This record gives sequence, C-alpha cells and structure tokens, in this order.
Amino acid sequence: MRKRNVMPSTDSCRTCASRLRSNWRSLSEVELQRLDRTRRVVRCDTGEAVFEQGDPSLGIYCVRSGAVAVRKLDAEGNTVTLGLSYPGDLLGQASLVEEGEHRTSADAVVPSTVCVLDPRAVSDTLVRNPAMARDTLRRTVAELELAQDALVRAATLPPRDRFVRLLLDLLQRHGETCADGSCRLELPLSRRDLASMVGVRHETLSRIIARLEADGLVRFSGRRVSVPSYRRLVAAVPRTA
Amino acid sequence: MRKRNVMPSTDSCRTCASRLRSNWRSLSEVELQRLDRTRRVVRCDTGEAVFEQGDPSLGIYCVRSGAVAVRKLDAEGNTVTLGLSYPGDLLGQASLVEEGEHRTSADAVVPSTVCVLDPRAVSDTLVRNPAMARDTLRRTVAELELAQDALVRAATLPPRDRFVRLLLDLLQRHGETCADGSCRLELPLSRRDLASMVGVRHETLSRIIARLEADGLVRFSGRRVSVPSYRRLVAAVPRTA
DNA sequence: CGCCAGGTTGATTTCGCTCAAGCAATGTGG
DNA sequence: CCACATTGCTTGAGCGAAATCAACCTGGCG
Repeated sequence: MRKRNVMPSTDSCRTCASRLRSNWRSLSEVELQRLDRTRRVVRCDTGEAVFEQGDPSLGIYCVRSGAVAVRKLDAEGNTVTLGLSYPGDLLGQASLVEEGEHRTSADAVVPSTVCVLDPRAVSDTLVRNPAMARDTLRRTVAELELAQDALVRAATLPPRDRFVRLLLDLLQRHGETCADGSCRLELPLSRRDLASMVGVRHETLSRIIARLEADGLVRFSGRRVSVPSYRRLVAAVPRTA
Repeated sequence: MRKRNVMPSTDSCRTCASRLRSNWRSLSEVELQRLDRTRRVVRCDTGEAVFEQGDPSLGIYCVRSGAVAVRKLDAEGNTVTLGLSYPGDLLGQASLVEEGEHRTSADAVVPSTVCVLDPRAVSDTLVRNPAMARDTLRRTVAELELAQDALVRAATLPPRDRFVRLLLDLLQRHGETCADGSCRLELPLSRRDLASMVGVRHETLSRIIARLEADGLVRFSGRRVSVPSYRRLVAAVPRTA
C-alpha cells in the first residue's frame, strides 16, 4: 500500500455526483455547506491505502468516486476482505459515534476519491437533523444485516457456492449484461482478495474456478470474466435468501 | 418452540432493573412514561419462541430478564445461532427503521421476560431525543463490529479455537470464578446450539470437547463446565484481537 | 536477461462431514 | 412398575474436500 495524497477540497458536496446516494441526502443547502467547509479530499490510485487499521481516525470518510475495499486484519496477520464500498458509502462508521483508531483498513481497488469530514461537524448535524440520524441508523442496520447474512452463509454454504454468490454480487456492480443473457465482468480484485472474501486459501479458489469453468458456467481470463448464461449461474446456487 | 404468553404490562420501564443498561437510559421520566404506555410483556419459558423468522413484527423488543438466543434460518433450513441477548438488549433492531417481518428468530434459553414497544412511539422518541438516537446508533455500530469480528474469526480460526473463544465469552456472562483461577459455568445452550454458533456439526463439537478435555483445559459434565485454569484456556487460543 | 509477484497445478495430509451405532436420561402408555 | 419410544449426546469408520507444501508457469519491469 503506497501513500495517499491529501488534497485541499476541490468540488463541493452540493455538486457531488453521489450525493443522493449518500448519507447526506436529507441535508439542507445550509447544512451541506457547513459540512463542506470541514471537508478534505483524498485521491487514491489503485492499491493505495485510504487508511490503515490502527491509524488514528481523521474523521468521517465518504466515498466520492471509485471503489474501496474494506479489510480487517486479525492477530496472526491474516487479512479478511469484508466488502467493497462505493460512491455514497461511509467508511468505518465507528467514527460516527466515537473517535479513535481505525478498526479496519481501506484501500482503493480502482482510482478513487474519498472525502474526509470533521466528526464534530457530522455529529452536530446528526443531532440537529433527525431525518439524517434516522437515515444513518437505517444504513447501519442494513450493513449489520449484510454481515449477519454473510455469517450464515459462511457457516452453511460450501466455498464453491459462496464464491458464486460473490460473483453474482460483483456482476451487479461491475458487470455488463448482453441481450442474449450472457454477461461480462472486469474483476476489481485479485484472486487472493477474492479468496479472502470467500474465506478459503487462494489455491483453493483457483481450483474452484477451474471446476466452474469445467462446468461451463464461467470463463476466466486474467481479470476478465464471461458468463455464458446468467440464469444458469444463478441456478447453480441455493436460493438467494 | 412452544407458544409464548403475551401478558398485560406489569411493572414499568421506570423500575426496570436493566433500564440503565438499555437503550432508554437517556430518556426523561416523561419520555419513559410515554413509551411505557405502549408496552406489552412477553414471558417465555426455556425454549419458548419470542418470535419466529418471517412473523410480522409486533414492535420493538427489549429484553427485561433472562437470556434470549437470536437465530437465523437459511434457505435450506439450516439454523445458525447469531448470539445471545441479555437484559437491556434490543432484539431485531431492523424494526427500529422499518416495520415488516422478523429476519431472525428469537427464543428464550432461560425463563425470560421481553417487552414489546410500539415502533411509532419509539420512532417519535428517536426523533425528539438526539442523545438516545446517538446511543442507539452507537449500539448498532457496536453490534456491526461484533458481527464483522465474527466473520474474521469464521474465516481464519479453526473450529477448536472458535469454540474456545465462545467458551470464554460465555464464562464472562454465565461463569463464576474461584480464587485459585479456576472457574465454573452452567451452559445456557445445548450442544447443538453451541455447534451452530461455532459453525460445525454437533458431532464435530463433541470431538472438539473431547480433545479439550484430553488436554486438561476443561471438564464437561452435562451442561456443567469446569475450567481448571482460566489463564491456560486463554493461552490456548490466539490473542483476543 | 533475470527477477518477481500473481497465479495455476500437483501430491500429500489433515480434518470436518456423513452415516451409523450405541448410550444415558426422560417421558409415556399399558 | 416396566417395556418402550424419544431426545440429546458420544463414538466410530470411511470419505471427500480443503489446507499445506512445493513446483512451475506467465507477464511485467528494472
């Protein structure tokens, strides 16, 4: 992970393309401006860290563009990728309720822009704007449920099925569907990262991919993935609860 | 799971023994009373369901006494135990932000009392009392981090270590420590439930227990567990991140 | 040209799952 | 009160799948 570049604020929150998808969509112009004044911008190239687990938090992080992987390291140095964050998403919402060290690492998987907001300003806004407080709670609850679903899958589904589910999720975000029901996908993640999301070693993931190719469900070539039939891929895995 | 008994409100939130540990600790007397008026009480014996996944939610659930297991069923009918909730905890906080069906099941593992509050009343209170809103967000974030930690453990720790961690957690809640560093514990859960929390089949859990006993780390007899040396048990597992 | 990171593939071992039997505690009906 | 089912748990045998260790390939890149 190379260093990040902290730049002075360029654009404003008001004109942010992902504003309506973000936590701040229920803010008035005035409130937005107040937030905006505290804003710093971090530009990261692919692979650059936005922040590292253990760093003191500089504020509330909000993805403006690109895609950011959120990872957690355990005591043995294993790293688990918890998920990807996209424009409008908040990173490390722990800093919403208490400052301190980052409990996760975050790095750009494509060139990305992330804004950093003053926690006090955000906190003030939360107090003054119940609609945003509710919105924030809703998002956090949604994320909690995502995590719990992942726990259930980790406990019950075999690795192969977990990987197919991951592929289907990535297709939603990064894929393009053709008229004939096939689709293509440029993976934003390395094999190792994929493996760390599925919870298996990377050699095992290689074999899983080989098996899926043998079954004619997907074709991998580097980071290019093509899926001959989306329907068949969906059918290859138990119901999406 | 047998049926639950819904009873008229007996005691009040104001006199609730777990009020200060609950979500409502920052409420004024007036606010508490307003909530209290909407309250219903559910008494459950061991094994009785508080609610089942898929049921329409009757409101916000708050544990008053006892201990409640929160479980999730997946499409194949596998059930995973997500955790235990104790007095002061909220169940299924999804209902905080939107009504609908329960996304988990909850059943009492010891005789328990759970209060049900009107979601509208709670929602009103959230809007009017930023301190409570903040408190609620804090709790939800904390739970999210718990879930993410569990994900990391599921992906990196072997079953044996995951079980020891679970034992250590249960010791905190249900154990009694002796002066000599040994401790005892009355398990509130069956072996199957323990297995479903660790993410292995119950036969495998039996073998894990047998191995731990062979190592002299614990002694099991029914639901009675004795740990000769707490320190040794802690040392048997990687650092508690 | 050689090095290196990322990826694949192979051989071997380990370990959790499955199926199956056995056992103790509890409950039930005759 | 006893025969018998039931439930929760343990134990064993065998299998299959993932981890591990290791070799090897491939495409950058200095």
